[in-house]
Amino acid sequence: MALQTERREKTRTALLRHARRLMLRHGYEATTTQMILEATGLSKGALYHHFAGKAEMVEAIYTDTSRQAITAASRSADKARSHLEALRKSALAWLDEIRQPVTARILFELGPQALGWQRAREIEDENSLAAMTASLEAAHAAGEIALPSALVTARMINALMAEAAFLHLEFGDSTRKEVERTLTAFLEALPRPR
Amino acid sequence: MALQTERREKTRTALLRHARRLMLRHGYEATTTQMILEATGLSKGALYHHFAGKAEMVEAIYTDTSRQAITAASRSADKARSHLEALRKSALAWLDEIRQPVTARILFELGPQALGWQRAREIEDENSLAAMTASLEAAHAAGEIALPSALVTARMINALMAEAAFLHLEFGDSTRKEVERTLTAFLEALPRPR
DNA sequence: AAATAAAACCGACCATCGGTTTGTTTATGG
DNA sequence: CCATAAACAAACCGATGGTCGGTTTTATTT
Repeated sequence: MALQTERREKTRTALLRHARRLMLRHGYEATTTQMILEATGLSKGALYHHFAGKAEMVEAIYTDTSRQAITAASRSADKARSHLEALRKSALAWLDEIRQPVTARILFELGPQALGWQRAREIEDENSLAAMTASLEAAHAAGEIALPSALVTARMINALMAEAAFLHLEFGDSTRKEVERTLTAFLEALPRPR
Repeated sequence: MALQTERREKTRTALLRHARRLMLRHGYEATTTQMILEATGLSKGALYHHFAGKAEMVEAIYTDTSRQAITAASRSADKARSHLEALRKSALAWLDEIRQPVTARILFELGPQALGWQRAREIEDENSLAAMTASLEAAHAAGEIALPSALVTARMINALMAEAAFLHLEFGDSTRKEVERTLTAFLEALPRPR
């Protein structure tokens, strides 16, 4: 079989795994390529053969994490009876995902740090924001909400959830209930069609 | 008179001015201390006499910018007739401030990049978030709103406004109206006392 | 199975950066 | 007017991200 591709895959994921681990422990700048190479037992040549540089590794990690979170979230919206309920459910599920410290730190710390917020946004827009926008538009098409701007609304909801994740990072579960109440209130205050 | 302190002040602000300018143009990492030194005509000794390092310069710039924005905002809340109206007015005024690209990029890009989001938050918490919390608590004391958690509510409002600033950075004025409508709706949906 | 191509990987090397150290000028208080 | 400390200068250092020519491993062709 494809012995080459297997080899390729192996080193690539090894690099990513250890990069992720080390960067979560020490931060982006403080994690040197050398540390990653020592951990994997590979050489600089290998790293720069697979990735254009240190930042590109983060791009892979970031994209992966973003995708995982949104996939897990959209699964829990399956058995909703209205689009609006599906929206609320997937929002809260996504919140649960990004409340996990590892996920939060990759999405809100590592990513913007290494890629700049512009690039990080681009990736997010293609993943979680796209899902959110789709949910909103479905609810709108079904006549459940008015939707002057899907972009603005989706972004605002995402921003609230991101902030919720931050609060969770800083204060733990103590803010949980109030955050979810606020978020739900926001969703229920969405303008109705007329 | 204090000839020494005048001299000190001069070099300090010169360093900060050029650091700010260069970092806004090239980003934090891409701006080297050497570039700043060449621009000011000073030496490394001068820089490290005034600041502990490159990051501490950003801390000064960040704090300054945060203070300026909140000061300008709270001024425009003077002639409000209720605390809730003052809250709304100062929120929109602060939004106007942080919509200015320079301000936005310092607060949301440069700061977190150089200081880490934790430190950036600490500074913000002492400035704009403190003001927001005070406004909320005043409105609460006057019986205009319920306030289960000043922290959560203040953070959520701030998050919405920060996102609004991002939207403005990316899409210009096109999102302005809808953003302000959403923000106002959020403030008006705050729970009432009972 | 030999020969050739192509991909994966190695590791010495380099320019450069942030930061330190040591030395020199300038001002101020006694 | 001198002692002392602040302000600034500049040579220097370790470490870092990235490059590059070469070697080994896998795939393809003859």
